[in-house]
Amino acid sequence: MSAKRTSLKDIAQEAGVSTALVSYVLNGKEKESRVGPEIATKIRAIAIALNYQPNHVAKSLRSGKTQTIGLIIADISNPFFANIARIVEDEAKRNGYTVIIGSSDENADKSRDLLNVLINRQVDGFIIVSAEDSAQQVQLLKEKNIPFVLLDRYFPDMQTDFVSTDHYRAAYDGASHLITNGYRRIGMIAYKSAMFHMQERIRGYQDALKDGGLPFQKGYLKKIRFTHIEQEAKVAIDELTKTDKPVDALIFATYGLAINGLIYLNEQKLNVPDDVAIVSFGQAEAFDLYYCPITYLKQPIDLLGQTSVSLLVKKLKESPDEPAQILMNAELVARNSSKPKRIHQH
Amino acid sequence: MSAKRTSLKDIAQEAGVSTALVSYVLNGKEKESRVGPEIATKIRAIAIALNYQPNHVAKSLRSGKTQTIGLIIADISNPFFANIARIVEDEAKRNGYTVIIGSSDENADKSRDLLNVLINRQVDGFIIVSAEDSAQQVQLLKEKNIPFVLLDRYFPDMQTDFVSTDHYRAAYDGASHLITNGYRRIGMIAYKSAMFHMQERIRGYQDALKDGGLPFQKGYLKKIRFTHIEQEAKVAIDELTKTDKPVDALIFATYGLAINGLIYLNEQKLNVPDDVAIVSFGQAEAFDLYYCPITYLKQPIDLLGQTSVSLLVKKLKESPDEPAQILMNAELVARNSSKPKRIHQH
DNA sequence: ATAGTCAGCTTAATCGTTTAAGCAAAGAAG
DNA sequence: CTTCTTTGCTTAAACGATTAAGCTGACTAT
Repeated sequence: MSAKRTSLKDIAQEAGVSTALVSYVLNGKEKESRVGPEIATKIRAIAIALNYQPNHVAKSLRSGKTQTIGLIIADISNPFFANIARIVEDEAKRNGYTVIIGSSDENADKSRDLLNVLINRQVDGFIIVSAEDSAQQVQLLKEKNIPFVLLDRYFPDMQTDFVSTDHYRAAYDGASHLITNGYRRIGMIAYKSAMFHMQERIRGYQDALKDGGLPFQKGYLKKIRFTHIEQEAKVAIDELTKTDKPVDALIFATYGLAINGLIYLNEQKLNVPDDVAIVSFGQAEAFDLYYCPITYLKQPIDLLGQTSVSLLVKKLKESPDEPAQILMNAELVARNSSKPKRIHQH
Repeated sequence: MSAKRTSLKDIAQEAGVSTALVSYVLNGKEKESRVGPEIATKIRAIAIALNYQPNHVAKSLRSGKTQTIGLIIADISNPFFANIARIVEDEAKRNGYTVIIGSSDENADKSRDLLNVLINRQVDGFIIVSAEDSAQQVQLLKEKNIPFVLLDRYFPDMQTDFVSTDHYRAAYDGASHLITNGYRRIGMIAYKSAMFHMQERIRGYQDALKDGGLPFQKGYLKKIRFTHIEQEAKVAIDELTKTDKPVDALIFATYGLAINGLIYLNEQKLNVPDDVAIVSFGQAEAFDLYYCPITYLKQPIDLLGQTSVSLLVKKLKESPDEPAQILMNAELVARNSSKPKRIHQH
């Protein structure tokens, strides 16, 4: 049996004083509370001798604050989110907070469950990468006055704090880059989703084409279901490549789409970039390791994570009334997968 | 301002009874506590009407149980751990537990900090992928009678619960596979580490060579520092390949080593598997996406994660005295990176 | 001498639950 | 008509911390 943890009471007993005094001393409130210097020293010594560690649960009950942040993401096993999670974890720790991570699988029901569980656990606030159809949940948080910051995705018609990449501009940059490098039949594979960030990526792609003098071809934009990536990605790529006017470049709107797509391109012996140039969202070792390193839109993950935490922490401390809305730019990292097109036969 | 959460007291007041009764009813203890059926029904109705959500913090304080598991891993942004984390998260949730994840960066000090923070947060138990030099910390947990299960790595001379891959056998299988496929100069790049799992991987490699009739060459085993992977991996590969007796196959003892190594092999225009065949530990999309899909030792991640959780949960409930020690086998997934050697000139 | 001030403590309420113990009324048993 | 049992509830302590309010004795000022 492990000896019971030492509590304020134990220290108080040992020092022959009340717990109140001990609490004052150990919280550095000796001045305001007029604690005698000798007894203060004695209390501190005993606390160290007994290896006192404050009971966080008791503190939380009393204060109503758990010093805990809930982080809701789509899936921790996706490298983008795993990286975000790591940054958030570190930054939160620096601020004295602990993080509880939950994966929503882009699913509104799971997301709701997670929020409820974490609300019952009395997390002080949330950082949320919102899932499809979760606008109402976010609205509810707002109404309940539960502090939160949206990360990476936001709802344009809702007044909330958020930290996000400028998805429109990222996609626009990606497509423009392909145009600059000589590609003319540029396709995009995206998710079938009403979420704003996905819409923005699509809009960016379309606008870049337009501004580049390329007519937008409906058939070059494929929207596939998140729940059926593997099958539908293949179909989409077949439809984009096995026609008389095949695409010469392809933008993957997410990391997951890219992985599935690239594997299928390999299977089909389609060469990157000679048959199809590639630009992708997301980022992971897989892109470096591909035989032809993949050009990608590098989101400022560190900054996104850090900013979201510091914003939330600030909100928890000061509860400012003006929501902070921060957009950051993705950086296009040009690699061989989108190098200037050369004319070739094969 | 959000209306205050409803507490037992609120329900009690509304129903005109004491909080004790409400507690009994809402915890399904009406029978044992002889609560009248009408009042029970009434209490339940009011609880629903007021949307009562129990305060988890208060419960925890009273019961001494937080229904929380601490998961200590090396780094959540490493896909192996991210996958583990996801499994653990899901499995824990099924058992009514919440998970707090902490990244130790394979660093004993950080690991100690994390443990302390989480102990103060009163987690009920730990699942730990132990870091270098953390044996003493684990010993301390044992002495303090804090329940934990070691995951993926364990200490052979310490009696603890653990769930791990049989690293020896995995490495043995990997090396044997290369021998079977005709490779004769098989190198290994491992971490310079005293950790048992790494020693076992090295031992498995050596024994397989011996049993395959190949003399173990000291120069073919490279140990590099975790803190300097990038530089030292390059040096190691140079030393293994740029000699008169270059290796014809290479085993990477971890995912991180493989990523760095493969990128460098690319840079050096060394072809897989014609110049060097590859077998690696770890697992991730990157291996599928490589121009020559990488043969890897697939650890039973799902089973590892699930078993560690159920073991811990069992321990928390029943505290059995016999530690459970479970070894699982990795599966060799053979791909082109280690296909039967063909004699060639280039 | 007497009130007032202040240093240095203690008391006790509080956060929201759980639960052992107790109490009162009604019914059963003798 | 007692006594015992059972039913249906309440009381209050406890978990470990925080903190407003109060108390005591010493010192100061008048």
